Amino acid sequence: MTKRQPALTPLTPRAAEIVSAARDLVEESGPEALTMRVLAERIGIRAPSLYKHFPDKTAVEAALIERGLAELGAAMRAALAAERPVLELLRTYRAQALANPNLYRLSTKGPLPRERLAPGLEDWAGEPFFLAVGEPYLAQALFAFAHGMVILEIDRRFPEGSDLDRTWAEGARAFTAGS
Amino acid sequence: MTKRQPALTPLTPRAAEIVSAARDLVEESGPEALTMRVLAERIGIRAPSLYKHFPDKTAVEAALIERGLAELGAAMRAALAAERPVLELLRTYRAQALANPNLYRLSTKGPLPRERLAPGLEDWAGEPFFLAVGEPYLAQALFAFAHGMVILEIDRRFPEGSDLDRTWAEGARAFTAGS
DNA sequence: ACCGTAAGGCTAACGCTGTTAGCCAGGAGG
DNA sequence: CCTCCTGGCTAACAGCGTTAGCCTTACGGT
Repeated sequence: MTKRQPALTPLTPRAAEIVSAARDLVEESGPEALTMRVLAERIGIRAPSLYKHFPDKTAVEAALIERGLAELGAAMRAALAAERPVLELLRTYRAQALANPNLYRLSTKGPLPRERLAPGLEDWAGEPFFLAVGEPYLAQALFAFAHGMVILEIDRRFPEGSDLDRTWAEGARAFTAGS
Repeated sequence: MTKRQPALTPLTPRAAEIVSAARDLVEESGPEALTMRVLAERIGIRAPSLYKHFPDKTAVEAALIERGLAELGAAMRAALAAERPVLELLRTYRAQALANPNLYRLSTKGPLPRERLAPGLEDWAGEPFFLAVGEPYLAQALFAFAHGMVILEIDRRFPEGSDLDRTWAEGARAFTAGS
């Protein structure tokens, strides 16, 4: 039925260690705190040595994004089994993003580095929206709503004290009313 | 009825000149191309001299964001007069953002620098969503949808060749169906 | 047992960034 | 005329991503 998760681009053990440290760093202090020097220091080496494992900084970021996409995709797929899939999909999307807000920020702060991502991963991660609503246009609209809500919530762009649970509910209602 | 547009934070003539050059620069080459040295060169001075007019770079960015917010708010207000306000509001939001995509990017690449913005401007710019749907929660959801669509479209995050007109239409339908 | 090579560290350095300190010319006001 | 403010300047600093080039270690082949 639902396709298997595409394999992430493989990493040597040391590279995986670096990615793991990078993730901690990003999650603790935000995407802009991810610098090659600080990252290197975390694993006890100097910045130029990182280039023995990754061609450049964006490659490290791409590895992080891959993992974020894979986790989000997996979580959303699990949500599809629920009795009200759209509702549960949104709940999951929000929970997953807010659990790792800075990774979500990093992943969405510009165009996707598609050429660095495991082939098929992007589609695989986006597919649950289609599986939930059964139609590509509404699926993209639902995705846009979910992303808009999450990024605005993470960036505190809604007026202070907004009841976002209710806003999410209202959006979910709008997207499920017609089906 | 609808409130008057709040006054933008005042600028000396020279500061206005700088902001104008900054806007050109951002719109031509993206937010990351806005550097103090390049900006200074545009108006024929050296980077440190900019600090005679603005305390730091974020103040220049805030001035740009103010203008973007004001223009977007004004355009959306005009859209409310249409026969189908929600539809026209979304059309206007999209058109305005895509007309200045890099300014939109700059304005939404993180938390709003609220302390640098003219008081009331943010609320004023967001109010049309409320005026269009007559209810705050749905208004915020609609805003999230619009922002999600625009930023994903600008960042080319939708699959290549997506028929976004139709996605917008589908979203608009979802948000107008219940009213 | 030796030799060659690759892996993975290192230092030094380059050009870029935002920003500060301190200096100096020009004009306005008392 | 003297003073002070405005708005320019140069020099410099720390931090950024990144490159060049060196060196040590370990391993595989003859």
